[in-house]
Amino acid sequence: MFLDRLDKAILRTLQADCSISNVKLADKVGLSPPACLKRVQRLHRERVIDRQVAILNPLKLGGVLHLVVEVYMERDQKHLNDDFVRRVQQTPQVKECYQVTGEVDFVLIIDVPNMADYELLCEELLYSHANMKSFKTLISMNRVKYDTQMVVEERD
Amino acid sequence: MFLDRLDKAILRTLQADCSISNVKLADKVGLSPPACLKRVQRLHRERVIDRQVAILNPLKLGGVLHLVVEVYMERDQKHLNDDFVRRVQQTPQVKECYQVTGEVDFVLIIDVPNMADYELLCEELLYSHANMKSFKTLISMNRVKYDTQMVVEERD
DNA sequence: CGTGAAATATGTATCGT
DNA sequence: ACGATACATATTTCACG
Repeated sequence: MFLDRLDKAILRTLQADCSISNVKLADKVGLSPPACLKRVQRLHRERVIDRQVAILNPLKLGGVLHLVVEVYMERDQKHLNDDFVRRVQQTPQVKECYQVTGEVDFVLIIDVPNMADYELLCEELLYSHANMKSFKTLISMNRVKYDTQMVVEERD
Repeated sequence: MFLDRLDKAILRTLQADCSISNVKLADKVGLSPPACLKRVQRLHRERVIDRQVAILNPLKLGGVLHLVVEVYMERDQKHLNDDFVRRVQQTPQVKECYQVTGEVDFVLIIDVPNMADYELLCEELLYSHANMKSFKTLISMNRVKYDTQMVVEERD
């Protein structure tokens, strides 16, 4: 699927703020509202725009603890790791999961209200998994940056 | 700021999908559209809702490499680390930054199109920083989960 | 918080380039 | 194939009870 200069301008704008009306967006990128709307609908249909979401401020909701967890697996067997991935995807406290190359197999980003909840989660998700060898937890009480935007380059 | 059952229902809904119209949102949480709108506006004003954004699909934009980087600092001097944080915040490829306790000082989540770009970024951001001792890079070509939602508990 | 009405925005149809 | 204009429908938003 080809994205021209206008599609990219739309994507950059909506990544920064999707609460903008189609009329304002159209004006910003230099199109009529219907022409702009057709492009936005196509970007949704083609799943270039995956979803539109509200980002909440953790500090206004009682605050959270962020955990960065490096997970080491016993054996690199696909079906065992696929099972782990499925469990990760079903666990709402796990916000992100990266399958990585090298010594470590997975990196998880986990949000919980406190350490007691994290310890419970470790039991359910990690210790109970047959193929999990070990894991290392890094604790953060301060998320200094959280940016959901991708770089959409200027040129076609 | 107090959030009641209705505010929380609104937050849960908008976190999952903020492209929904205010009319549908109002219907879903059981309010009239104006009453619902006033709450949403207040949640924005009070910065409980930080922003509304479009999440793009990296696979539809040429694909990206995700890097998890553990950064070790030389000395724990506030002004030196604050300077590092400022540079991190100004670098668009750095998507997330966690200040962590223990051996490691910061964990970065970085998105780049390829390793050559990552190496350039390391020069600019890491090697060139006076207080940076060392760093360890974990490479991921597969982000298995990416969830921006926070858990907003049911009870008041 | 709800109702009703005015102001905006979205979405469709059609035409022109 | 794509954008603009005009028009119909829907939504947002304000005033009032």
